[in-house]
Amino acid sequence: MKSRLKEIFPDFQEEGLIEEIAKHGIIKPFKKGEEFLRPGKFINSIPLVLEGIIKISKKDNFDNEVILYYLKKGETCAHNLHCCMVNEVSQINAEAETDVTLLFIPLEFLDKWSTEYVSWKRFVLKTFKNKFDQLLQVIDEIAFNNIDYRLINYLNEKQKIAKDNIIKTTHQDIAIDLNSSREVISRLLKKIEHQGKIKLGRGKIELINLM
DNA sequence: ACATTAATTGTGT
DNA sequence: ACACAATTAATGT
Repeated sequence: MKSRLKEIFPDFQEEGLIEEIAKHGIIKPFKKGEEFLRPGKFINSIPLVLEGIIKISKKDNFDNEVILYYLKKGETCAHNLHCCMVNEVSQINAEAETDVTLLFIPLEFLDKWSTEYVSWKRFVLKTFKNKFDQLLQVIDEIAFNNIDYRLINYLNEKQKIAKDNIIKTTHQDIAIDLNSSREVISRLLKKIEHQGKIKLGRGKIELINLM
């Protein structure tokens, strides 16, 4: 058991930590599709994934499910950790995506280990950081996909200010205003031009049929 | 009118 | 994102 833990969680350094996990952890297998965590349920332990994939999701007020993330071997759930530490009820669903083997750590050990074992504390922080990084990535993607619309809006605003249908500006200046790069703006503008909405010239953009 | 140069825009990787 | 090519406007001779 201990060697298996070391293999799956190479981050755990202290021998004592490994022993405590092996001693107090409760192994539970789940079949594919089983749901083992529901919103509103009190959480008295957190699962370390030994084998398989679990899906963490959140049901919104209507009826659709938003997948937050998947956990694989060697990981644990950031939401779960947080809920345990502040004694709140779960906001999320957890479901076995494949057959899984989980090792449940009773919540009373979390605070204790955090102060006793540096590598456990690092593991917890790393779990939070990973989820945070994922969020940042999503934000980036959303921002990127919105550049089309932001560019159109930008041109409209300029038109209002200019009273004229000819905007005098360079691609570079637009890129700076929209936190983008000049090449991206150039290519987007060209697409819009091909749609007949604008006409491009050096240092100016003539609005034909915007909106 | 022509050449030179700088700024702007286009394109491939 | 970067590097380079191509185009255009501006300026000097």
